[in-house]
Amino acid sequence: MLVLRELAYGPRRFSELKADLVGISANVLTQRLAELEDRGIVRKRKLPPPASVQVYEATDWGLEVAPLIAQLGKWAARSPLHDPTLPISHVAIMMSLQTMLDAELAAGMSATLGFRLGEAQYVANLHGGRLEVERRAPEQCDVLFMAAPPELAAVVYGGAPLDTITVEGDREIALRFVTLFPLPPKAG
Amino acid sequence: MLVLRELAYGPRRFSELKADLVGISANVLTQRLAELEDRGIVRKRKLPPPASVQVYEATDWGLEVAPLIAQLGKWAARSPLHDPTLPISHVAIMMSLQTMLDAELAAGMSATLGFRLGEAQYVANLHGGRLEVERRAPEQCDVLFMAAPPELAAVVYGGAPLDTITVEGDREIALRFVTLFPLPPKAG
DNA sequence: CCGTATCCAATAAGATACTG
DNA sequence: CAGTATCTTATTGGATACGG
Repeated sequence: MLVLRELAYGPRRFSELKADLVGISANVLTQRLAELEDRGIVRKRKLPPPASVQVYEATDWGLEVAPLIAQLGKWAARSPLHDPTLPISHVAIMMSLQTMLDAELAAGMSATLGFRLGEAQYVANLHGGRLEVERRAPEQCDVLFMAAPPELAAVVYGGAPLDTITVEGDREIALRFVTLFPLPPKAG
Repeated sequence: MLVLRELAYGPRRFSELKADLVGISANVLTQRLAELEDRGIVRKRKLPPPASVQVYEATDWGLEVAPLIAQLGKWAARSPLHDPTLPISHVAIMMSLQTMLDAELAAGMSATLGFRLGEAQYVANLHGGRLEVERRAPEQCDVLFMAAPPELAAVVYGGAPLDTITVEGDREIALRFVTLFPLPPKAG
């Protein structure tokens, strides 16, 4: 599930997956990818020249389970044992923004948000109470957030001040955006 | 997840869980239940006298993940490697009926269906394109299905003739009911 | 019936070194 | 970079016997 989650927003290289899945060893990642490929969930693909690098991507069917994985994450985050300070990948934080967004609070708001999370870059489009996410370089965004994934999580979910991360663009929109993700009540 | 699924329609005894989770040994089941209890997903409860037996039940929070487990099952059933002849528990088949029901086909139909699947008994209420399921003795049902879970699966999903299982009550309704679960396209 | 305790075999996984 | 190969340890889980 974790490997597949990392592929939710598009193809990744072996080394990226290994880096983002903290603690996984090369042989285990190889085995996981082979399993997923055998089962038709993941596909190996060679990017066209001049890139010509090998990447792994989710198949159409594999991609269909991504929203369920995201919802499982939302459910699990309410565990009394959940530790929000643990490392989180950039895919995981972007996915969490999609599931944790409060549609009511966001209903009236439209904006385009850019994210630079280490090497990874994302653009999120907020519209009609929903958040669409793509992995691509931020262009013409209202706001650009720059942070490590755990720092962004601290701001959005932990109530840390916006100034703990780097924000460019419309500060009003940024300030409002980070209030759209109320913590659901803890279970127990 | 499998233990939790077995608790989706209400509390179960240790021996029932052990019997329904084919192949699980007592020590592993004990460990799983302890884990789930530690995490606040499952609760141990003593039924009031005169029953006075110990049962395990999902907590409110634990129960919230059941629909996701059901959806994961629906997704996984489209695997090219999926073998529908494998053993299936009565909880699993009832859950699958809820997720696999085609809302369009069922839109105009209302009925109350009873199920005797070995020792287990369920009542399903079909209304407005949805299926509500309760674990209780069938009373005043339009139809009563009696079969082992895999046989019922063969009829509903495998196109096996209705006569391969025992059916009491309104045959018209029974015949129509079993057509409401079209197989989704296989992936790959 | 509801587990616990013990033992053992199989598997999974981290570390490391190495290859095209 | 993208893996494979090998080795070693840790964990898992089945089987079985036993206790409240």
